[in-house]
Amino acid sequence: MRVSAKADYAVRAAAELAAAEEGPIKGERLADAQDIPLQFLEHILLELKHNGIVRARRGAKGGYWLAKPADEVSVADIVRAVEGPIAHVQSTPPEAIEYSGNSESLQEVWIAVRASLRAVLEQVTLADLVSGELPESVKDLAASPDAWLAR
Amino acid sequence: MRVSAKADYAVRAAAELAAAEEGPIKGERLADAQDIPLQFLEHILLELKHNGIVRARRGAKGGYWLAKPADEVSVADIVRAVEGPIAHVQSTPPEAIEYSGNSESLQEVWIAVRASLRAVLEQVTLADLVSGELPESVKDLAASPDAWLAR
DNA sequence: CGCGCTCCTGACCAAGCAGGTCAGGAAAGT
DNA sequence: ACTTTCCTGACCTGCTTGGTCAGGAGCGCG
Repeated sequence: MRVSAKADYAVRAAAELAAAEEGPIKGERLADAQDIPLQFLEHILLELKHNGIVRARRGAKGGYWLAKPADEVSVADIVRAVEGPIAHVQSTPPEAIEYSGNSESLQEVWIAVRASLRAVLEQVTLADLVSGELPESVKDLAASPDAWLAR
Repeated sequence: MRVSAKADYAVRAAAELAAAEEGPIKGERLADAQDIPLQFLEHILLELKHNGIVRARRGAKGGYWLAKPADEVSVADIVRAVEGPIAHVQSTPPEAIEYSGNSESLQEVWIAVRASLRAVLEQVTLADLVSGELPESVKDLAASPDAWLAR
C-alpha cells in the first residue's frame, strides 16, 4: 500500500509538462525542475510514451509533451502506466478472488479499497494539479486535520 | 498500490480467530481453514503477536486468540502490523514530503489518498468481516457496478 | 551532407522484498 | 518424560526498486 518513487516522479514530470504550454520540453529540464535523476526519468518518460500519455521528438528542439490536454489526463492514468493496476491483491484483481468461510466479505472490502482509491486518483487531473484547484471531494478529504496525522 | 499476500493472509487468519469464540486455535487449523501455507502463516501470526493483535500459548491445548474483542480490531491495524505504514511515498509519510513548483498540490493528493484508504480500512472491523455486515459507507463504495470493473 | 542534439533501448547492478521452506529450540500440558 | 504447539533464525529463488552506463537512432540546422 505504498506509492513508489517511480509513480511520484512520473506525476511530477507530467505536471511540469502540463504547466509548460509551449513546444517540446527536454528531459533535462524536467529533471532539473523536479530534482529527479535524469537517466531514471528518461526511462519513466519512455514508459509514459508507450502508454500514450506523452509524445516525444528527438534532435535539437526535441523533447516531450502531453499527448492529450492536461484536463484529460488523470493521476490514475499515470500511476497505472508506471505501476500497473491499482489495488491488486497478490497480483490478481480483487473482483477475481474467491474467499471461503469466515472471510467471504473480504473481497467486498478490497473492492471498496480500490473504489476509494479511484475516487481520488481518477478525479484529479494534471490541470487540477498545476492550478492548485483540486476537486471538492478531494479537498474535503485532505482538509480534515486527522488526515495529516501519522498512525 | 497493491495488497501483499501477507496482508491478505493476515486478515483472513484474524477473521478466523474472530469467528471462533472458544479457546485457543492452533495454527494448523487456521492454515487449513483459509488454505494458507502453514509455516508462512506462523511467521505472520508471530508478527501479529508482536504488534499486540494476537496472543498465543504453546503446548497441547495451545494456540492463538485475539488480544482484543473482534469489534475493536480494524483491518487497518492488521495491514499496518504486517506491511508497515499505509500510503507512504518513497518510504516517507506524505505529510513530511516537500514539493516545489508545479507539483506543490501533489502532497495534498497523497494525503487524500491516505485518508480515503483509512476511511475504508479503519472502519471495517473483524466483527464486521465475519458477520458480513460491513459499515454503510463501505458497502456503498462496493455497491457501484463501476467498482467491480477492471481498468 | 554532416554534425550535434535529444530521445531511445538494453544491459547491468546492489539492495531489498515477496513468498515461501527448513531445522531446531522452548514452553505448556498430561 | 513426552508430546504438542508455538517461537525463532537461517536460508532460498525470483522479482522489484531505484538507479547507472554505454551506445544507437532519428531529427533539425548550418
